Amino acid sequence: MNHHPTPTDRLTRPQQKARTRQALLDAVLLLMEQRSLSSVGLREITRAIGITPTAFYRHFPDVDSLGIALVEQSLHGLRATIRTARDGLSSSDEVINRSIDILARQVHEHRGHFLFIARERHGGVPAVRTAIAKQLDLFAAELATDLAADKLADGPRFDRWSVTDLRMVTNLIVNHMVWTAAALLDAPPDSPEAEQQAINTATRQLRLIMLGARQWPTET
Amino acid sequence: MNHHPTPTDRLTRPQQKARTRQALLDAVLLLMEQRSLSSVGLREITRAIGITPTAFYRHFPDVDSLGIALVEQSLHGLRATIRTARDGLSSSDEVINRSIDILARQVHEHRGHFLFIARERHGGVPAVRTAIAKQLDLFAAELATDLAADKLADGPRFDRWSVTDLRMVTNLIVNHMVWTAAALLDAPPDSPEAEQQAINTATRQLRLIMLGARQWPTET
DNA sequence: TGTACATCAGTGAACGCGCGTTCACTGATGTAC
DNA sequence: TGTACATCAGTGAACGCGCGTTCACTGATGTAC
Repeated sequence: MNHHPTPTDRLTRPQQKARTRQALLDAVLLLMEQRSLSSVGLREITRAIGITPTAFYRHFPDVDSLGIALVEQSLHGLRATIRTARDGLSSSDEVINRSIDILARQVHEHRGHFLFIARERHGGVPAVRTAIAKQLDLFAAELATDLAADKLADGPRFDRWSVTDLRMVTNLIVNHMVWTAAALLDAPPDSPEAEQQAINTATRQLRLIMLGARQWPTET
Repeated sequence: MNHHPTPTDRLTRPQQKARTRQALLDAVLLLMEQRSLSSVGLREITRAIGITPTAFYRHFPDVDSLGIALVEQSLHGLRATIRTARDGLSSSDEVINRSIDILARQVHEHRGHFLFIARERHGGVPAVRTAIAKQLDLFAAELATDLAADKLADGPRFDRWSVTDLRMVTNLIVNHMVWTAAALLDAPPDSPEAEQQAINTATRQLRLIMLGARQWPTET
């Protein structure tokens, strides 16, 4: 952007490019607060961050590609956060309560990311949908590994489960997670009661699922 | 449309209007096969059924309103079908298997409707989202009534459950249903194996939920 | 039954607008010597 | 360190296009008498 060098913009060219790219990604999340990706225009995005429409093509061939990059950024980051947050819990109830609690916290902290995932999971263009499905599948796979490894005091003995049964239940849990995030996003931001009720329902649902898992007939 | 009367178009004016209106609704479902409602244009819709763009306004003030009418039509019809299909089953396993089976059948028969619901449930404009949420809530309420009334041979004793617990579990079941429908829609139409696997997973998940419900501590 | 008038679903021209994409360009940053 | 050249993120004008909406209209259907 046309400055002469000053102390504040001592950025190398790759740094500057990465910064603009990130600004594009952030701008789209903001613009999607009320609408879906396909209704956000290229010109609208560049206008939001103050570059010309043509500059967009230096970063992405089209808006859909930007969407795919956004999936990666949203869910990859999220997976790391949630994974580390699962550590050090020892009872089944503890895990359930903490999981929902962490989810609610994450939804507040990364509202834009969750809105994006909920919107585009089934609503978006095929390429974006596929990218999200893939990341959610990785989530479920990671969760399966963790469940099989952990030995909680009073929970289901997942270490004895078959792989397919494990995937069946982690798929259910991940779907429930996404749905819960969507419910939290739907709750009016100014009403903590509505949110608390969503959390309460989700917690009991997850507990019911775990109760079912404990009864699930294991093979071998 | 500018004919002189012939045996085939002896329709009264209200009949003709209703027919065009329905053609609009059907056309949108077709156009949404690959895209979301907000990316379908008014001109595109009217072009699809061979009327001028201006004629659209005789039926709806804008495309969003058409979307709301579509929610009503999709889910209201569906509720009736599914409700009657639940009758006359006496064991818990039977209900589970039949429910998923009916769902798969409905997804095939009304693919467009399900695509629409899955797309717009979280992806659409607020008015459409709210309309869908309302209908799904009615689904859950109806299911709660049915569960409390039925006394299945080997299932949970839902007649002893509190209202809030019933709603908690029917909400979970309805969400699972919607998710399952979306999974069925995602399966490639030419591969029965993929679909069969989705059905298989969904059935086991629902069975696990019922297993959890049987263990759920009832109050009173 | 026949006539005169009202209704209103659908027409077609016209509008201003913002869109995505092309192209040749600029000028600061980066590199080779 | 200084100079000459290459790179390439961002510019700005221009394009053709399809969009949603307005308006006055047409002519078959419906109604009143």
